[in-house]
Amino acid sequence: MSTRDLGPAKATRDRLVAAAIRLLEEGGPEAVQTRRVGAEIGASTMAVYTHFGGMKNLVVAVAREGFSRLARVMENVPATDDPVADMFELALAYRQYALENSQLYRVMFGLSVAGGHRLAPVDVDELMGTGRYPEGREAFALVYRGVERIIAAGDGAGGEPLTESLQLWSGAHGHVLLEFGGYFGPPEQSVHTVLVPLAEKLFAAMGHPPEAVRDSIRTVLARRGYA
Amino acid sequence: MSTRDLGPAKATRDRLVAAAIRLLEEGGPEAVQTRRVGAEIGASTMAVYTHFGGMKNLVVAVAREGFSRLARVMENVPATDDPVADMFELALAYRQYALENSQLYRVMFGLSVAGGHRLAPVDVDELMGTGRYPEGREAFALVYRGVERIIAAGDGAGGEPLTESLQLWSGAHGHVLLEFGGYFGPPEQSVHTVLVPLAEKLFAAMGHPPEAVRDSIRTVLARRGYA
DNA sequence: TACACCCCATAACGCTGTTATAACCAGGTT
DNA sequence: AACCTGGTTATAACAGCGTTATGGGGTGTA
Repeated sequence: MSTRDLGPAKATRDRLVAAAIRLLEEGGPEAVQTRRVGAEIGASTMAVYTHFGGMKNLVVAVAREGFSRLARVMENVPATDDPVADMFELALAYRQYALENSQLYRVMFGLSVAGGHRLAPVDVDELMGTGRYPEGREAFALVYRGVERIIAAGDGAGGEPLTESLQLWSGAHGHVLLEFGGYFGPPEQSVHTVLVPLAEKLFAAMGHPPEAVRDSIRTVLARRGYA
Repeated sequence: MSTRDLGPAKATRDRLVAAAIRLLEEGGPEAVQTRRVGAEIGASTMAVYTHFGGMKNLVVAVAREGFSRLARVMENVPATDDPVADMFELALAYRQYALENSQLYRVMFGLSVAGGHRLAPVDVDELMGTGRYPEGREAFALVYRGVERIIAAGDGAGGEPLTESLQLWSGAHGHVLLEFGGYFGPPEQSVHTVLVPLAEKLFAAMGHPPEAVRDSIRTVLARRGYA
């Protein structure tokens, strides 16, 4: 194949991924179908097979794009001289991304079957572990670096960045999943009842006085318009 | 209908639910099919429709049974004079149930499509909110009561039981989902890196000295054989 | 002009949930 | 005993799904 083929072929793949994500968010995972994804770019089912070899790899590509977009959103959170406030901004951005792209978020974490397929642990390893797709690691690295900054600015009793990051991730992940699953009842409320107090505990354990942490979080909440 | 009909009819429904759960755990959500569930009890697809009106309600019944079993597992955790240790036992039991019934757990929380259907928010409200199915509320009540006991035994600065319970639930939920999704890498490890430190922070915030909390948790870990 | 190769539309296969139809079978009525 | 009645069920069909075999249509190369 000539080098020019990489261009148009990649463009078609990107259009397929974009179409799949569009269908996913608008019609749920059951709307992601070979016929509809193909029709969305003016083609037939074969487009999915020639470019991805089947729905399975398209779903993986969708997850990669989802993590890539998440990383881009998190990168846009600026670093100030208050790393605690920065990290809570990051948590709010994470939650907002998850809520505004809840179907995509589910696919990213292997919790949704789209087109008859879901992200398998082996695909997760490609994204988060030792694999060749960097998107998931990039997103997590932003959390990790934020935690590093908090610990570095703390009193020295802040613990290990990796385990603290994983705890934060677990809490946020559980929170958003229960929230948009309807397990908390009406939404928005749960930011104050769950995310804020959880973040306070975690940030304080990274070596900062509880009152200072509370102030930093309160500032962010006010800035972002959370009553 | 005569009153005797409630017996055999209910028995058939229970057998269908049991068959669906068996297929679910053994073959994943895609193995829960009208033809297979019917064949499992020696009947045809119509059994699902006469007794549940379709796959949708069977999935709801599966989720109810899942929460009912979870509540039974959690009830078997005895109450001692150390409510902090009791609650960590509860957390370990919750995690163990989730891992040993990971497919069922996903269905319970609306994260898995079985037989073309998944638990919708309206079904969640029936289980966890204002609805007529008590199974989900029963399971959560066991967490809530455990938190109440911890706060009552604490120094009085323990916070509000409901919000503390929701934080605990979020952390545990996120932890088990990331764990059996493969996002933590090798399992077992994450009990020490995530669940234990998260529980320490949460229990301490319920009004207990960090050292006492750590001791209680260490005792439980030793008792349960976590290296 | 001729060849080679990728891309894709068409049509089919096997599978799914669902449903219309008709048979069956127990209990109550005549 | 004969007959109806309502719930349960097997059978067969339908529309839809992911997938695949086939063959036609472009484009670049010789």
